[in-house]
Amino acid sequence: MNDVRVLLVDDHPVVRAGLKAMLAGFEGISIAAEAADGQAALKELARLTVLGDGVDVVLMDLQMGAGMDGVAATAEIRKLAVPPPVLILTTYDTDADILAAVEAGASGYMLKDAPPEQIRRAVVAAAAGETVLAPRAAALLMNRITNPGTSLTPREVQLLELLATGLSNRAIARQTFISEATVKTHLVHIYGKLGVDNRTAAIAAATQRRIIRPPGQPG
Amino acid sequence: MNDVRVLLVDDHPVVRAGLKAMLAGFEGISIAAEAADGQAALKELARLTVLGDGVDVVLMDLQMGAGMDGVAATAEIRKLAVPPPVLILTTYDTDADILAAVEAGASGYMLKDAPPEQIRRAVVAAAAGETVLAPRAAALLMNRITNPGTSLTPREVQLLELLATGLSNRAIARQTFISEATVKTHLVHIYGKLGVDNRTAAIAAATQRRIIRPPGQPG
DNA sequence: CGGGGGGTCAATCAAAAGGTTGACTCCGGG
DNA sequence: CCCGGAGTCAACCTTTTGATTGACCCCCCG
Repeated sequence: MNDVRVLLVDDHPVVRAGLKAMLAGFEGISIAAEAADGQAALKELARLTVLGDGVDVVLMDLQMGAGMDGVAATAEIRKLAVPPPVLILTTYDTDADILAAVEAGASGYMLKDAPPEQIRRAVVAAAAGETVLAPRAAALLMNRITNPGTSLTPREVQLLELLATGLSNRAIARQTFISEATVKTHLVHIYGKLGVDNRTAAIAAATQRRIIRPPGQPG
Repeated sequence: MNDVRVLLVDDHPVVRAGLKAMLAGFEGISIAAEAADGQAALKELARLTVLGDGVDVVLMDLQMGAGMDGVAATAEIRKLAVPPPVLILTTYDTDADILAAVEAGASGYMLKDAPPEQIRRAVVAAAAGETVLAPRAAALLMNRITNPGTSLTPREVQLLELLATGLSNRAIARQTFISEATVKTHLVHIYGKLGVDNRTAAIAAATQRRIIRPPGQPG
């Protein structure tokens, strides 16, 4: 049986080195290539495809300072003729991140602070076409199926994130290319689901429930 | 000349492995020990001191999920009889992070996305007692000196905290036993000092600068 | 003792946010 | 094929928030 060939995508050299060292130490896994951002990842995939060296799984960070971020890169990869599975390996497990990743077509969501053996299993499973989710990610997705009425839709989470950055309704409207009226509608829905009646309380509630990251935390 | 002996402190196994692999690859640097959080770091320092094996520099992450965080750990290390230099190696270069680190007594501030050679130089320099700062960190500190910023009064911080919990002006007034008018006055002052013009932006700004804790986060 | 900063309050106006109702589209599942 | 949820938008009205101005008190510091 051949090794699982991994493409590492992370903007931090330190993290790439860590994953490389860690994964290369396992039987049955080898590093096909590395990339520091989304564009580079797509280039690497193209290059390896031409060479005939397939990639069995892409290990992708969500937060990347410059260039195309993890969500965009995942979406792009999914558009390829034969897209490899994308396993998200990131630092945060907020609803916002998880939903964005799943929407973009990721086939797994793991946290960087997971023990090495767990990461190894996730990589192998993802390469085999399985879906692997961190406990919190799994719980979130389950919950959305069992009670769809009470949980926020991706759109609502998106607006909530913008809300938390301190934008006015008008600013949110401009940024999302919808009308201010629609923003208000969404906010009313959000308030109802969170059980609050103003924007600051919504931010507090959403932060507490880890639906969004605390305001001002980088993404 | 002996190797520079490094204590790694980071809660992510992946990052520790990366730093270990990277630094161990350089001449003149060796890894004395690792720790996953502040408490563990202090224990390692104590243990190594007893053994007579000094630590020349502590390489510390600021963001650590559980246990004592990087700032607190740095402050604790500075209280030791012969504190080793603490070089902060972290992901973000926000004002709040940099200032907190410097105030805690860090002797350097580097970013994880720095190229390996730069990290190597920083480690060696810090071990030699020098101060090493990432460009943005240096710029920020310079700016602080030339431009002594208007800081919030304790009262203003208190109101900001209540604001962040989602209370309305009236509710804040009731809770602090002052009139709604006074609450408004304070908020106007706060907005001016933070450079914002509404409450959600104030929460975002204050959270980012670590003036207040993220909503719903215990002290 | 005089000035200034911090804290308190009021009145007023303008702007933003909140709540309600109703309506239209699109899409997926029974 | 119809229903319902998600998303979009508008009109309308109420409440809250933001901005400005001016005032009073207290206390510390020069």
